[in-house]
Amino acid sequence: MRQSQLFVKTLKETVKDEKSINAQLLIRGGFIDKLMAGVYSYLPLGFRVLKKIENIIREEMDMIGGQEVFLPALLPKANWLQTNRWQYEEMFKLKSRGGKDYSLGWTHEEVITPLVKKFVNSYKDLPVYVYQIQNKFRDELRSKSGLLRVIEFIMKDFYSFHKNEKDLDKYYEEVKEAYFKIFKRCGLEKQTFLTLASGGTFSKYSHEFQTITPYGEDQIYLCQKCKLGLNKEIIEKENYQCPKCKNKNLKIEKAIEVGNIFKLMDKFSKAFKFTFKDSDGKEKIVLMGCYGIGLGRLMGAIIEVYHDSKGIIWPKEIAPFKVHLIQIGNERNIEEITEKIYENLKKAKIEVLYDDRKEKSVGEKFTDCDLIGIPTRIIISPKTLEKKSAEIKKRAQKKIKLIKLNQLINYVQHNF
RNA sequence: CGGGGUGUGGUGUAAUGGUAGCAUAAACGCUUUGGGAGCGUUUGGCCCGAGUUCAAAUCUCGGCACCCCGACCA
Repeated sequence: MRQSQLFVKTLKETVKDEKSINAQLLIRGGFIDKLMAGVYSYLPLGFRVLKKIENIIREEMDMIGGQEVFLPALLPKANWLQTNRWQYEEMFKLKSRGGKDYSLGWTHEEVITPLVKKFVNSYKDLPVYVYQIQNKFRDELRSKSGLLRVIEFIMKDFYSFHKNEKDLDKYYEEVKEAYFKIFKRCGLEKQTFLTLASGGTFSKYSHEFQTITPYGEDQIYLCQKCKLGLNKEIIEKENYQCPKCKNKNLKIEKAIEVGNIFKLMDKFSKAFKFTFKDSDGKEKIVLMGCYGIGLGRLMGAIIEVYHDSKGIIWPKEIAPFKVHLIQIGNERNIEEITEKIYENLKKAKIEVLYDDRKEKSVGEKFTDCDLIGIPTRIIISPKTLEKKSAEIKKRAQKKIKLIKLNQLINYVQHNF
Protein backbone atom coordinates (compact mmCIF):
# COMPACT_ATOMS: atom_id res chain seq x y z
CA MET A 1 0.00 0.00 0.00
CA ARG A 2 1.18 3.48 -0.84
CA GLN A 3 1.30 5.77 2.14
CA SER A 4 0.52 8.74 -0.08
CA GLN A 5 -2.87 7.18 -0.72
CA LEU A 6 -3.78 6.41 2.88
CA PHE A 7 -6.71 8.67 3.64
CA VAL A 8 -5.82 8.64 7.31
CA LYS A 9 -2.95 10.79 8.50
CA THR A 10 -0.81 10.58 11.59
CA LEU A 11 -1.02 13.15 14.35
CA LYS A 12 2.01 14.94 15.63
CA GLU A 13 0.78 15.57 19.12
CA THR A 14 -0.99 13.56 21.75
CA VAL A 15 -4.73 14.01 21.77
CA LYS A 16 -6.14 15.55 24.91
CA ASP A 17 -9.16 13.32 25.44
CA GLU A 18 -7.27 10.07 25.79
CA LYS A 19 -4.87 9.14 28.56
CA SER A 20 -4.12 5.49 27.90
CA ILE A 21 -1.08 4.52 25.90
CA ASN A 22 -2.94 2.22 23.56
CA ALA A 23 -5.48 4.87 22.59
CA GLN A 24 -2.87 7.59 22.20
CA LEU A 25 -0.66 5.55 19.91
CA LEU A 26 -3.51 4.03 17.93
CA ILE A 27 -5.16 7.39 17.33
CA ARG A 28 -1.93 9.23 16.57
CA GLY A 29 -0.82 6.47 14.23
CA GLY A 30 -4.15 6.54 12.40
CA PHE A 31 -5.22 3.03 13.39
CA ILE A 32 -8.50 3.93 15.04
CA ASP A 33 -10.87 6.86 15.45
CA LYS A 34 -13.12 7.56 18.40
CA LEU A 35 -16.78 7.99 17.56
CA MET A 36 -17.83 8.36 21.20
CA ALA A 37 -16.72 7.15 24.59
CA GLY A 38 -16.17 3.41 24.34
CA VAL A 39 -16.86 3.17 20.60
CA TYR A 40 -14.08 3.25 18.03
CA SER A 41 -13.82 2.89 14.27
CA TYR A 42 -11.03 0.76 12.86
CA LEU A 43 -9.22 2.58 10.05
CA PRO A 44 -7.19 0.90 7.28
CA LEU A 45 -4.07 0.24 9.36
CA GLY A 46 -6.00 -0.74 12.47
CA PHE A 47 -8.36 -2.95 10.54
CA ARG A 48 -5.43 -4.85 9.06
CA VAL A 49 -4.14 -5.56 12.57
CA LEU A 50 -7.59 -6.58 13.70
CA LYS A 51 -7.86 -9.00 10.77
CA LYS A 52 -4.49 -10.49 11.63
CA ILE A 53 -5.62 -11.12 15.19
CA GLU A 54 -8.93 -12.47 13.94
CA ASN A 55 -7.21 -14.90 11.61
CA ILE A 56 -4.89 -16.19 14.29
CA ILE A 57 -7.86 -16.84 16.53
CA ARG A 58 -9.82 -18.43 13.69
CA GLU A 59 -6.96 -20.75 12.79
CA GLU A 60 -6.51 -21.92 16.36
CA MET A 61 -10.23 -22.40 16.92
CA ASP A 62 -10.58 -24.35 13.68
CA MET A 63 -7.61 -26.46 14.73
CA ILE A 64 -9.54 -27.73 17.76
CA GLY A 65 -12.64 -28.47 15.75
CA GLY A 66 -14.51 -25.20 16.06
CA GLN A 67 -17.20 -24.53 13.47
CA GLU A 68 -17.61 -20.88 12.69
CA VAL A 69 -21.07 -19.34 12.49
CA PHE A 70 -22.36 -15.79 12.52
CA LEU A 71 -25.25 -15.13 14.84
CA PRO A 72 -27.46 -12.03 14.92
CA ALA A 73 -26.57 -9.06 17.09
CA LEU A 74 -30.22 -8.06 17.45
CA LEU A 75 -31.84 -10.47 19.86
CA PRO A 76 -35.39 -11.18 21.03
CA LYS A 77 -36.65 -10.64 24.56
CA ALA A 78 -38.15 -14.12 24.86
CA ASN A 79 -34.79 -15.88 24.98
CA TRP A 80 -33.57 -13.71 27.82
CA LEU A 81 -36.75 -14.34 29.78
CA GLN A 82 -36.08 -18.04 29.50
CA THR A 83 -32.74 -17.70 31.32
CA ASN A 84 -33.95 -14.93 33.57
CA ARG A 85 -31.43 -12.43 32.21
CA TRP A 86 -33.78 -9.84 30.69
CA GLN A 87 -33.12 -7.59 33.66
CA TYR A 88 -29.35 -7.82 33.28
CA GLU A 89 -28.02 -4.31 33.75
CA GLU A 90 -25.30 -4.38 31.13
CA MET A 91 -27.71 -5.25 28.35
CA PHE A 92 -28.68 -2.56 25.87
CA LYS A 93 -32.42 -2.77 25.21
CA LEU A 94 -34.45 -1.21 22.45
CA LYS A 95 -38.02 -1.16 21.22
CA SER A 96 -39.37 -1.48 17.71
CA ARG A 97 -42.01 0.93 16.36
CA GLY A 98 -44.60 -1.69 17.10
CA GLY A 99 -43.50 -1.85 20.71
CA LYS A 100 -41.63 -5.15 20.59
CA ASP A 101 -38.64 -5.51 22.89
CA TYR A 102 -35.20 -6.35 21.59
CA SER A 103 -31.69 -6.32 22.96
CA LEU A 104 -28.26 -6.00 21.48
CA GLY A 105 -26.22 -9.11 22.12
CA TRP A 106 -23.70 -8.87 24.95
CA THR A 107 -23.20 -12.66 24.95
CA HIS A 108 -24.84 -15.42 22.95
CA GLU A 109 -25.68 -18.40 25.13
CA GLU A 110 -29.35 -17.55 24.66
CA VAL A 111 -29.00 -17.89 20.90
CA ILE A 112 -26.53 -20.69 20.51
CA THR A 113 -28.10 -23.06 23.02
CA PRO A 114 -31.55 -23.32 21.37
CA LEU A 115 -29.85 -23.32 17.95
CA VAL A 116 -27.66 -26.32 18.66
CA LYS A 117 -30.53 -28.02 20.47
CA LYS A 118 -32.49 -28.10 17.20
CA PHE A 119 -29.96 -30.49 15.69
CA VAL A 120 -28.77 -32.57 18.64
CA ASN A 121 -30.86 -35.49 19.87
CA SER A 122 -28.42 -38.29 20.56
CA TYR A 123 -25.09 -38.81 22.26
CA LYS A 124 -23.91 -39.56 18.73
CA ASP A 125 -24.42 -35.89 17.87
CA LEU A 126 -22.10 -34.72 20.64
CA PRO A 127 -19.76 -33.03 21.20
CA VAL A 128 -20.45 -29.84 19.22
CA TYR A 129 -18.03 -26.93 19.01
CA VAL A 130 -19.33 -23.64 17.63
CA TYR A 131 -17.91 -20.17 17.61
CA GLN A 132 -18.36 -16.77 16.07
CA ILE A 133 -16.42 -13.53 15.80
CA GLN A 134 -18.88 -10.74 16.21
CA ASN A 135 -19.76 -7.42 17.76
CA LYS A 136 -20.94 -7.37 21.34
CA PHE A 137 -22.59 -4.52 23.17
CA ARG A 138 -22.27 -3.97 26.89
CA ASP A 139 -23.64 -1.01 28.76
CA GLU A 140 -20.62 -0.46 30.97
CA LEU A 141 -21.02 2.27 33.53
CA ARG A 142 -17.69 3.61 32.50
CA SER A 143 -15.74 3.03 29.31
CA LYS A 144 -12.07 3.65 29.76
CA SER A 145 -8.48 3.08 28.73
CA GLY A 146 -8.95 3.20 24.98
CA LEU A 147 -9.62 -0.25 23.57
CA LEU A 148 -9.34 -1.94 26.94
CA ARG A 149 -12.88 -1.22 28.10
CA VAL A 150 -15.46 -0.30 25.51
CA ILE A 151 -19.19 -0.69 25.06
CA GLU A 152 -19.15 -2.07 21.53
CA PHE A 153 -16.45 -4.58 20.75
CA ILE A 154 -15.59 -7.54 18.60
CA MET A 155 -15.45 -10.79 20.48
CA LYS A 156 -14.71 -14.35 19.63
CA ASP A 157 -17.18 -16.42 21.61
CA PHE A 158 -16.84 -20.16 21.46
CA TYR A 159 -19.35 -22.64 22.94
CA SER A 160 -18.87 -26.34 23.44
CA PHE A 161 -21.58 -28.93 24.11
CA HIS A 162 -20.83 -32.26 25.79
CA LYS A 163 -22.46 -35.47 26.86
CA ASN A 164 -20.70 -35.65 30.21
CA GLU A 165 -18.36 -33.82 32.52
CA LYS A 166 -15.34 -35.88 31.63
CA ASP A 167 -15.69 -34.91 28.01
CA LEU A 168 -16.15 -31.26 28.93
CA ASP A 169 -13.11 -31.32 31.22
CA LYS A 170 -10.96 -32.85 28.54
CA TYR A 171 -12.01 -30.37 25.92
CA TYR A 172 -11.65 -27.47 28.32
CA GLU A 173 -7.96 -28.32 28.57
CA GLU A 174 -7.68 -28.37 24.78
CA VAL A 175 -9.15 -24.90 24.56
CA LYS A 176 -6.73 -23.73 27.23
CA GLU A 177 -3.83 -24.90 25.08
CA ALA A 178 -5.31 -23.26 22.00
CA TYR A 179 -5.57 -20.02 23.94
CA PHE A 180 -1.92 -20.14 24.91
CA LYS A 181 -1.07 -20.61 21.24
CA ILE A 182 -3.13 -17.58 20.28
CA PHE A 183 -1.46 -15.34 22.85
CA LYS A 184 1.93 -16.67 21.90
CA ARG A 185 1.35 -15.85 18.26
CA CYS A 186 0.25 -12.37 19.31
CA GLY A 187 3.58 -11.89 21.04
CA LEU A 188 2.26 -12.12 24.58
CA GLU A 189 3.66 -15.49 25.58
CA LYS A 190 5.95 -14.17 28.30
CA GLN A 191 3.43 -11.79 29.80
CA THR A 192 0.28 -13.88 29.78
CA PHE A 193 -0.65 -16.15 32.67
CA LEU A 194 -3.47 -18.51 33.35
CA THR A 195 -5.35 -17.10 36.30
CA LEU A 196 -7.91 -18.70 38.54
CA ALA A 197 -11.13 -16.78 39.02
CA SER A 198 -14.34 -17.53 40.75
CA GLY A 199 -16.48 -19.91 38.74
CA GLY A 200 -19.69 -18.43 40.03
CA THR A 201 -22.43 -21.01 40.26
CA PHE A 202 -21.03 -23.23 37.54
CA SER A 203 -17.90 -24.83 38.90
CA LYS A 204 -15.16 -24.26 41.41
CA TYR A 205 -12.96 -22.11 39.18
CA SER A 206 -13.10 -20.35 35.89
CA HIS A 207 -9.93 -19.29 34.15
CA GLU A 208 -8.77 -15.95 32.91
CA PHE A 209 -5.79 -15.22 30.73
CA GLN A 210 -4.11 -12.19 32.21
CA THR A 211 -1.42 -10.20 30.43
CA ILE A 212 0.89 -8.44 32.82
CA THR A 213 1.61 -4.80 32.03
CA PRO A 214 2.15 -1.80 34.31
CA TYR A 215 -0.95 -0.24 32.76
CA GLY A 216 -3.33 -3.10 33.46
CA GLU A 217 -6.58 -2.37 35.23
CA ASP A 218 -6.85 -5.75 36.92
CA GLN A 219 -4.71 -6.99 39.74
CA ILE A 220 -3.60 -10.57 39.98
CA TYR A 221 -1.51 -12.52 42.45
CA LEU A 222 1.10 -14.50 40.58
CA CYS A 223 2.51 -17.59 42.26
CA GLN A 224 6.27 -17.24 42.02
CA LYS A 225 6.73 -20.98 41.99
CA CYS A 226 4.25 -22.39 39.47
CA LYS A 227 3.35 -19.11 37.71
CA LEU A 228 -0.33 -19.62 38.22
CA GLY A 229 -2.24 -16.38 38.61
CA LEU A 230 -4.97 -15.90 41.20
CA ASN A 231 -7.49 -13.16 41.32
CA LYS A 232 -8.49 -11.46 44.52
CA GLU A 233 -11.53 -13.59 45.33
CA ILE A 234 -9.44 -16.72 44.99
CA ILE A 235 -6.57 -15.71 47.24
CA GLU A 236 -8.99 -14.72 49.95
CA LYS A 237 -10.80 -18.02 49.61
CA GLU A 238 -7.54 -19.95 49.55
CA ASN A 239 -6.03 -18.07 52.44
CA TYR A 240 -3.29 -16.35 50.49
CA GLN A 241 -1.75 -19.51 49.17
CA CYS A 242 -1.50 -20.98 45.69
CA PRO A 243 -4.08 -23.80 45.51
CA LYS A 244 -1.97 -25.69 42.99
CA CYS A 245 1.46 -25.84 44.62
CA LYS A 246 0.60 -24.49 48.09
CA ASN A 247 3.27 -21.83 47.74
CA LYS A 248 2.70 -18.60 49.68
CA ASN A 249 5.06 -16.43 47.68
CA LEU A 250 2.54 -14.49 45.60
CA LYS A 251 3.46 -11.35 43.72
CA ILE A 252 0.89 -8.68 42.98
CA GLU A 253 0.92 -7.69 39.31
CA LYS A 254 -1.16 -5.34 37.22
CA ALA A 255 -2.70 -7.13 34.30
CA ILE A 256 -5.22 -7.02 31.48
CA GLU A 257 -7.72 -9.83 31.08
CA VAL A 258 -7.32 -10.84 27.46
CA GLY A 259 -9.42 -14.00 27.55
CA ASN A 260 -11.54 -16.14 29.78
CA ILE A 261 -12.95 -19.63 29.78
CA PHE A 262 -15.85 -21.02 31.77
CA LYS A 263 -17.49 -24.30 32.40
CA LEU A 264 -21.14 -23.40 32.12
CA MET A 265 -22.16 -26.95 33.01
CA ASP A 266 -25.97 -27.25 32.73
CA LYS A 267 -26.91 -23.65 33.47
CA PHE A 268 -28.11 -22.86 29.95
CA SER A 269 -28.97 -26.32 28.74
CA LYS A 270 -31.32 -26.61 31.71
CA ALA A 271 -32.98 -23.29 30.93
CA PHE A 272 -33.61 -24.41 27.36
CA LYS A 273 -34.34 -28.03 28.31
CA PHE A 274 -31.50 -29.19 26.10
CA THR A 275 -31.23 -32.91 26.70
CA PHE A 276 -30.05 -35.88 24.64
CA LYS A 277 -30.55 -39.64 24.60
CA ASP A 278 -27.41 -41.32 25.92
CA SER A 279 -26.11 -44.76 24.93
CA ASP A 280 -27.76 -46.26 28.00
CA GLY A 281 -31.14 -45.09 26.70
CA LYS A 282 -31.52 -42.43 29.35
CA GLU A 283 -32.37 -38.79 28.74
CA LYS A 284 -29.51 -36.61 30.03
CA ILE A 285 -28.73 -32.93 30.20
CA VAL A 286 -26.10 -31.44 27.89
CA LEU A 287 -23.09 -29.77 29.52
CA MET A 288 -21.58 -26.62 28.12
CA GLY A 289 -18.39 -24.62 28.16
CA CYS A 290 -17.83 -21.10 26.85
CA TYR A 291 -14.64 -19.38 25.85
CA GLY A 292 -14.17 -15.71 25.01
CA ILE A 293 -11.55 -13.36 23.64
CA GLY A 294 -12.08 -9.66 23.04
CA LEU A 295 -10.17 -8.79 19.87
CA GLY A 296 -9.89 -5.06 20.41
CA ARG A 297 -8.82 -5.48 24.00
CA LEU A 298 -6.18 -7.94 22.89
CA MET A 299 -4.93 -5.38 20.37
CA GLY A 300 -4.84 -2.72 23.08
CA ALA A 301 -3.01 -5.05 25.44
CA ILE A 302 -0.39 -5.80 22.80
CA ILE A 303 0.35 -2.09 22.48
CA GLU A 304 0.52 -1.61 26.23
CA VAL A 305 3.27 -4.25 26.17
CA TYR A 306 4.96 -3.36 22.90
CA HIS A 307 5.73 0.33 22.62
CA ASP A 308 8.44 2.85 23.38
CA SER A 309 8.57 6.63 23.57
CA LYS A 310 8.38 6.88 19.78
CA GLY A 311 5.46 4.59 19.09
CA ILE A 312 4.21 1.09 18.61
CA ILE A 313 6.44 -1.95 18.08
CA TRP A 314 4.15 -4.55 16.51
CA PRO A 315 4.92 -8.22 17.02
CA LYS A 316 5.58 -9.76 13.63
CA GLU A 317 2.46 -11.84 13.18
CA ILE A 318 -0.04 -9.09 13.82
CA ALA A 319 1.72 -6.11 12.28
CA PRO A 320 -0.34 -4.29 9.64
CA PHE A 321 2.55 -4.78 7.19
CA LYS A 322 5.79 -6.71 7.36
CA VAL A 323 7.92 -4.03 5.76
CA HIS A 324 7.89 -0.24 5.74
CA LEU A 325 9.68 0.90 2.60
CA ILE A 326 10.83 4.49 2.73
CA GLN A 327 12.09 6.60 -0.11
CA ILE A 328 14.39 9.46 0.82
CA GLY A 329 15.18 12.02 -1.83
CA ASN A 330 13.10 12.77 -4.89
CA GLU A 331 15.69 12.30 -7.60
CA ARG A 332 14.33 10.34 -10.45
CA ASN A 333 16.69 7.39 -10.17
CA ILE A 334 15.81 6.99 -6.49
CA GLU A 335 12.14 7.00 -7.27
CA GLU A 336 12.55 4.48 -10.07
CA ILE A 337 14.58 2.13 -7.94
CA THR A 338 12.25 2.38 -4.96
CA GLU A 339 9.19 1.84 -7.12
CA LYS A 340 10.77 -1.26 -8.53
CA ILE A 341 11.60 -2.60 -5.09
CA TYR A 342 8.02 -1.91 -4.05
CA GLU A 343 6.70 -3.91 -6.99
CA ASN A 344 9.12 -6.75 -6.32
CA LEU A 345 8.20 -6.93 -2.66
CA LYS A 346 4.54 -7.15 -3.64
CA LYS A 347 5.31 -9.83 -6.20
CA ALA A 348 7.14 -11.77 -3.51
CA LYS A 349 3.94 -11.49 -1.41
CA ILE A 350 5.63 -9.47 1.27
CA GLU A 351 3.16 -7.04 2.79
CA VAL A 352 4.66 -3.61 2.35
CA LEU A 353 3.71 -0.09 3.25
CA TYR A 354 5.53 2.24 0.88
CA ASP A 355 6.19 5.77 2.07
CA ASP A 356 6.18 7.38 -1.35
CA ARG A 357 5.18 10.81 -0.06
CA LYS A 358 7.20 13.35 -1.96
CA GLU A 359 6.56 16.44 0.08
CA LYS A 360 7.36 15.08 3.52
CA SER A 361 10.62 15.81 5.27
CA VAL A 362 12.94 12.99 6.15
CA GLY A 363 12.34 13.55 9.83
CA GLU A 364 8.63 13.28 9.44
CA LYS A 365 8.93 10.02 7.55
CA PHE A 366 11.11 8.55 10.27
CA THR A 367 8.80 9.75 13.00
CA ASP A 368 5.76 8.27 11.27
CA CYS A 369 7.62 5.04 10.69
CA ASP A 370 8.50 4.70 14.37
CA LEU A 371 4.96 5.62 15.40
CA ILE A 372 3.26 3.12 13.10
CA GLY A 373 5.66 0.43 14.25
CA ILE A 374 5.97 -1.95 11.32
CA PRO A 375 8.61 -4.57 12.25
CA THR A 376 11.10 -3.93 9.44
CA ARG A 377 12.14 -0.64 7.90
CA ILE A 378 13.82 -0.48 4.51
CA ILE A 379 15.31 2.80 3.35
CA ILE A 380 16.38 3.75 -0.14
CA SER A 381 18.32 7.02 -0.24
CA PRO A 382 21.22 8.64 -2.12
CA LYS A 383 23.46 7.40 0.67
CA THR A 384 22.42 3.78 0.34
CA LEU A 385 22.44 3.90 -3.44
CA GLU A 386 26.06 4.98 -3.47
CA LYS A 387 26.72 1.48 -2.20
CA LYS A 388 24.05 -0.07 -4.41
CA SER A 389 22.30 -1.04 -1.22
CA ALA A 390 19.22 -0.60 0.90
CA GLU A 391 19.30 -0.01 4.62
CA ILE A 392 17.43 -2.42 6.83
CA LYS A 393 16.48 -1.79 10.42
CA LYS A 394 14.14 -3.58 12.74
CA ARG A 395 11.76 -1.43 14.74
CA ALA A 396 12.67 -3.22 17.94
CA GLN A 397 16.42 -2.86 17.46
CA LYS A 398 18.92 -0.08 16.99
CA LYS A 399 21.40 -1.65 14.62
CA ILE A 400 21.18 -1.03 10.90
CA LYS A 401 22.33 -3.18 8.08
CA LEU A 402 23.10 -2.53 4.42
CA ILE A 403 21.95 -5.14 1.92
CA LYS A 404 22.82 -5.08 -1.76
CA LEU A 405 19.84 -4.18 -3.88
CA ASN A 406 20.06 -7.30 -5.99
CA GLN A 407 19.88 -9.45 -2.86
CA LEU A 408 17.23 -7.44 -1.07
CA ILE A 409 14.05 -9.38 -1.89
CA ASN A 410 15.74 -12.67 -1.24
CA TYR A 411 17.10 -11.39 2.06
CA VAL A 412 13.73 -10.12 3.24
CA GLN A 413 12.01 -13.34 2.24
CA HIS A 414 14.42 -15.44 4.22
CA ASN A 415 14.95 -13.28 7.25
CA PHE A 416 11.57 -11.83 8.10
C1' C B 1 -23.90 5.60 39.69
C1' G B 2 -20.62 8.81 43.52
C1' G B 3 -16.34 12.11 43.30
C1' G B 4 -12.75 15.23 40.54
C1' G B 5 -11.50 17.74 36.02
C1' U B 6 -11.99 19.69 30.96
C1' G B 7 -14.65 21.72 26.46
C1' U B 8 -11.29 27.83 21.89
C1' G B 9 -9.58 26.37 13.82
C1' G B 10 -8.14 19.31 11.72
C1' U B 11 -4.47 18.86 16.10
C1' G B 12 -2.07 21.30 20.46
C1' U B 13 -2.56 25.76 23.14
C1' A B 14 -3.04 31.55 24.85
C1' A B 15 -6.25 35.31 26.23
C1' U B 16 -10.26 35.44 33.33
C1' G B 17 -15.26 40.84 31.58
C1' G B 18 -13.10 45.04 26.69
C1' U B 19 -9.86 44.01 18.93
C1' A B 20 -10.09 35.82 19.70
C1' G B 21 -3.74 35.29 19.34
C1' C B 22 0.20 31.55 18.64
C1' A B 23 2.17 26.83 16.92
C1' U B 24 1.28 22.91 13.87
C1' A B 25 -1.55 20.75 9.96
C1' A B 26 -3.90 22.21 5.18
C1' A B 27 -3.62 25.22 0.11
C1' C B 28 -0.32 27.95 -3.46
C1' G B 29 4.80 29.42 -4.98
C1' C B 30 10.05 28.83 -4.58
C1' U B 31 14.08 26.59 -2.01
C1' U B 32 15.23 21.96 0.78
C1' U B 33 15.91 16.05 1.73
C1' G B 34 19.32 10.89 7.03
C1' G B 35 15.21 12.44 12.42
C1' G B 36 8.60 16.71 12.10
C1' A B 37 13.68 22.02 7.11
C1' G B 38 13.20 27.49 5.37
C1' C B 39 10.82 32.05 3.29
C1' G B 40 6.34 34.41 1.50
C1' U B 41 0.94 34.41 0.70
C1' U B 42 -3.89 32.17 2.02
C1' U B 43 -7.99 29.38 4.36
C1' G B 44 -10.14 27.95 8.99
C1' G B 45 -12.18 28.44 15.62
C1' C B 46 -14.77 30.13 21.31
C1' C B 47 -19.68 22.58 22.62
C1' C B 48 -25.26 24.04 22.67
C1' G B 49 -29.13 27.13 24.91
C1' A B 50 -30.80 30.81 28.28
C1' G B 51 -29.45 34.73 31.64
C1' U B 52 -26.40 38.92 33.97
C1' U B 53 -23.82 43.19 31.65
C1' C B 54 -22.83 48.99 27.77
C1' A B 55 -19.81 44.63 26.69
C1' A B 56 -19.20 37.29 27.80
C1' A B 57 -14.39 32.45 25.33
C1' U B 58 -14.27 34.54 30.38
C1' C B 59 -19.58 35.37 35.25
C1' U B 60 -24.56 32.54 36.47
C1' C B 61 -28.10 28.60 35.32
C1' G B 62 -29.50 24.43 32.34
C1' G B 63 -28.09 20.84 28.77
C1' C B 64 -24.56 17.93 25.93
C1' A B 65 -19.77 15.76 25.41
C1' C B 66 -14.97 13.89 26.86
C1' C B 67 -11.05 12.38 30.46
C1' C B 68 -9.45 10.58 35.39
C1' C B 69 -10.43 8.05 40.42
C1' G B 70 -13.93 4.82 42.75
C1' A B 71 -18.09 1.43 42.53
C1' C B 72 -19.64 -1.99 38.69
C1' C B 73 -17.57 -5.53 34.93
C1' A B 74 -21.89 -13.90 34.67
